[in-house]
Parts: sequence; structure tokens; C-alpha cells
Amino acid sequence: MSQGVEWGLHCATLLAQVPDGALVRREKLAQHYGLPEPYLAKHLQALVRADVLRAVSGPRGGYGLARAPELINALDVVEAIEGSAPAFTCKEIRQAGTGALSPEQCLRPCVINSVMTQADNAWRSSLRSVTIADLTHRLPKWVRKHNVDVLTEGA
Amino acid sequence: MSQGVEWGLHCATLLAQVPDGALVRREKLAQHYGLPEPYLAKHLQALVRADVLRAVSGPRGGYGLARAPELINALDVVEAIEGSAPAFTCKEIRQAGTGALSPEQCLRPCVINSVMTQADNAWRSSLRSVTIADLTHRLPKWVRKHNVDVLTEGA
DNA sequence: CTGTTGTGGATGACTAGTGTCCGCAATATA
DNA sequence: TATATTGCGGACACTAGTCATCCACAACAG
Repeated sequence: MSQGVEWGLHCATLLAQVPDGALVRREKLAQHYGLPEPYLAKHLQALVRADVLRAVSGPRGGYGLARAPELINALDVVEAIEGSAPAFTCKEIRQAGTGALSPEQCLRPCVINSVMTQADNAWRSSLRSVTIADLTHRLPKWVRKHNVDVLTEGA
Repeated sequence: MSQGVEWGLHCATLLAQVPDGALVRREKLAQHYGLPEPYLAKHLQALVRADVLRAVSGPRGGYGLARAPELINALDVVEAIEGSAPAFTCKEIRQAGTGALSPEQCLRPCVINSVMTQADNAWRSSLRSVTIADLTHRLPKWVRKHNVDVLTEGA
């Protein structure tokens, strides 16, 4: 899995901690976690397109959450960066080779595909059950204070 | 996710269907699903190393299940091929950059890592709950007959 | 108008997955 | 024991996706 997921999750959680939904510049965001700014830009763009973050150009611009942190879950962030395609894709090999089944014999979905899909759904449900707000609340409050202090210093 | 997972799951399920745990040659296995035999060999080797399949060399040799199909679950097969490492790996970016936390401040695991790990566990639990025996039982019996017929013809 | 900031595309390096090949080891049969 | 068959293991290309950077363009505040 792409490390951009970790970046996106951390950035979204961080943006949920700034007071009054203030905007944070990309440079500041990158420096806060020691990330390469040009590449981080790519992932932030994906998050904006997925309506997880909002971006404002120009001076006093930057990034912020597009919605209330209670309305954004971890799956939103992960899918924005990794895409929503399931990790497992059935190639229907049961329809190939000497043991091939005809298309009429394959009206029922492949049992292996079903099992993998079920596992994928369990994974997605787990991520969907956690919101960005949950993530911030699980942080010790002195960590939240630390983050806000770092972000607002020199502002 | 590697397509070898699909191959391994199908092959394990197929081997569970042959009567008396008879061995099936690699060539036969590859032809049954129209797979490239040399590459399939790689994945079969991994399954043997993981004690999912057993292999016998020489004439009358081939592959069979290493254990009873009730004692092999889907996760065993997936991990044998994909490895057991979780898809998400935390790079601890909270300890880097201007917002870095000191190692003493990071005694608690990263909340984002926790969430991803929890989702990963849900995925693994889902796969672990399904055995190879379950997979064969979910197949229509005329499919099982079809597979056995194809495998035993010319034998 | 001007400087600041994000957007989108083009580009390249690097890693992992895909696929093949060949010599070696193991085994059943004559 | 000799031989043919079969799986094992490593070496080798090819491909796709990730990682990373750069630059011209658009949007915006003072």
C-alpha cells in the first residue's frame, strides 16, 4: 500500500486540529512531518478531488478539511489516495483452460471471488467506522496542543 | 494484490476435490486453468514451503494438499503467496519534521497505525474463517464432478 | 499589478510483480 | 543400477506501478 495513505491520514487529522478550520500552507504541512513537498502535493490534490480537503489559492491560501471531521472517515482518505478498486481482482480463470466452465455455467459468482470480496468489505467497514474526529480525540491533549503550537508559530 | 493469490486459491480448492488425495502434476494443474506453467511453479513452491501443499518428485509425482482441507483456510494460502506483512506500514512520520514528537512521547502507538492495523486484522479474520473445505462445499456438485472428470481423464 | 499559492501534466528513477529458462535433486520403474 | 520423469531453486529479462521532481498555468489577496 502506498505510503501516501499515511501522509493523507496524518494531514487530515492534523488539519482537524487547527482552530476555526484555518488553512495551512502546503509547505508548512510538508515541514511538519518532514515530507517532500512536491510529492505531497500530488496526494493533497487527490484528497481535494475526493472532497476530503479543500484548497484555496493565493496569499493566505492553503489546505483545510472540506467537511466537518465527524463526516470524514478513514476510508474516504484511503480511497482518495489508493483508489476504490478492491485489492483482489478475479480473472475468472475458471472459464479458461481444459477445465473451463462455459459462461452459462458461471451465472453464480466465483466462490473464491466471493470470499476475497467479503474480506475486502470487512476491511472497508473497519476503516469506515473511524472518523477523522475520532482520530483527533484519541490523541493525548498535550499532543494536540503541541501540533497547534507548531502550526501557529510564526503566523 | 498479486494474481498468484487467485491461482493458489483455485489450485488448493481443486486439489481438495480429487479423490483419495491423489497427486496432480503441475502441467495438468496449469492446463486446467490455462495458466503459464513455469510461473505457476513459483507460487506452488511457495505454497509447499508454507505447508499448504505437499509435493512429490519423480514419475507419479505431483501436488496435493499438505493437510485436510478443513485445516487449511484462505488466509494460509494468501499469506503463503503474498507474505504475512500487513499492507500498511507505519513510517512514524509523527517523529519527523518540525512537528516531531520525541521517542519518549511516542510510547503509545500511532493512532493512525492502530486504525490501519485494526482494519488489516478484520481482513485477515474474514479470510481465516473460511477453509478450503468450505470452498469446495460451496461449489455445485456438478462443478466438482466436472473438475474430477477433467483431472482424471487420460490417467 | 504583483507576489503568493495551488493545479495539472510531463518526466525520470526505482521497486515489485510477471514470466521464462536451465541445471540440480528426488523418485518410480525396468 | 540406469533412466526417464517430476519438482526445486536460482538467474535472468520485461512490465507496471510507486516515488519523486519540475515547470508552466490558473486563482487569489493586498
